[in-house]
Amino acid sequence: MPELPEVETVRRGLEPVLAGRTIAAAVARRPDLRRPLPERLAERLAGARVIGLRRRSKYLLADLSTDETLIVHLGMSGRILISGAVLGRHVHPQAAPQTHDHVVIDMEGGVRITFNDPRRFGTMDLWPTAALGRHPLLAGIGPEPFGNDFHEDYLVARLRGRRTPVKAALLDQRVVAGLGNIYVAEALHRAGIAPWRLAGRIAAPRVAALVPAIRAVLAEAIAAGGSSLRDYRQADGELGYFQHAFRVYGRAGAPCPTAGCTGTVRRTVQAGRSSFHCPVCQR
DNA sequence: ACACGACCCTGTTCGC
DNA sequence: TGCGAACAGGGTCGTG
Repeated sequence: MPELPEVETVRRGLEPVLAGRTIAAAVARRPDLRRPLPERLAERLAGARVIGLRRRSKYLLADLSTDETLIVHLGMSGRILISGAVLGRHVHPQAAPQTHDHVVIDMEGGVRITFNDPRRFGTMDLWPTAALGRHPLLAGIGPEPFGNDFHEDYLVARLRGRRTPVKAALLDQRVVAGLGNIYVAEALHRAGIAPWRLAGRIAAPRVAALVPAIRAVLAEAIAAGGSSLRDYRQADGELGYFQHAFRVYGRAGAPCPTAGCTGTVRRTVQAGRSSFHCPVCQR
């Protein structure tokens, strides 16, 4: 599920209950997710203080006082739940482990952080903070969409000559960090570009238009608390609302929301995954 | 170098 | 109601 806005929403929910706090104990309830969990995960976490919580692309990064960083990727179905805490008006009792609760972290003071991931496409690792940029999962990732390195000239140059569909190019995390199937569809619609168009054959001004489109859709989604598809929720149990603002994703058959456009949203399949676009205003 | 399909895994939804 | 197929927000790997 989680693309950049959902991961950022999780980060914002977790930061106040983690930053500056110490891990009392941790339990890995199985040895692996998509890949093996870090060696001796529980021992390496216990007693560590969480210095801060960052996000890089779709990865959550918890910097620890042990000079290691806990790297977490939520995959398709990963969730992080907070219990044993007073959050706003809600009191969450410390949750008993459920099916697919793979890692449970208890903080000093009683807050419990649970990583739950039915499909186990998620990933977790521990890595020296000072060498984080050389972690295999992080080393090749492209610029953050809100960072200074992501701009019109960069994207035009990066897509020049590429014969892959622009949708695939934007899903490529080496090109730009954090986009997934939903937000690529939404950004392409806002920029008026059809997803099957070859990236290297789109006129430069149109490619450039993708930059503000990507930033706008991600910023709006973050402001809405992400998208709550299926049963996905924020870390504090609240729902995100951005799915109600999708213009094309999941809206096959609906009238195109572009002002003045008479088109109908279509679902197609690209590289085995659903694409949504308006054949009238996306070219 | 690049593009594509298969694969990883479980749960939910849909059509018959 | 039951059952299999299709589908789901992720990324990696091998192949051509």
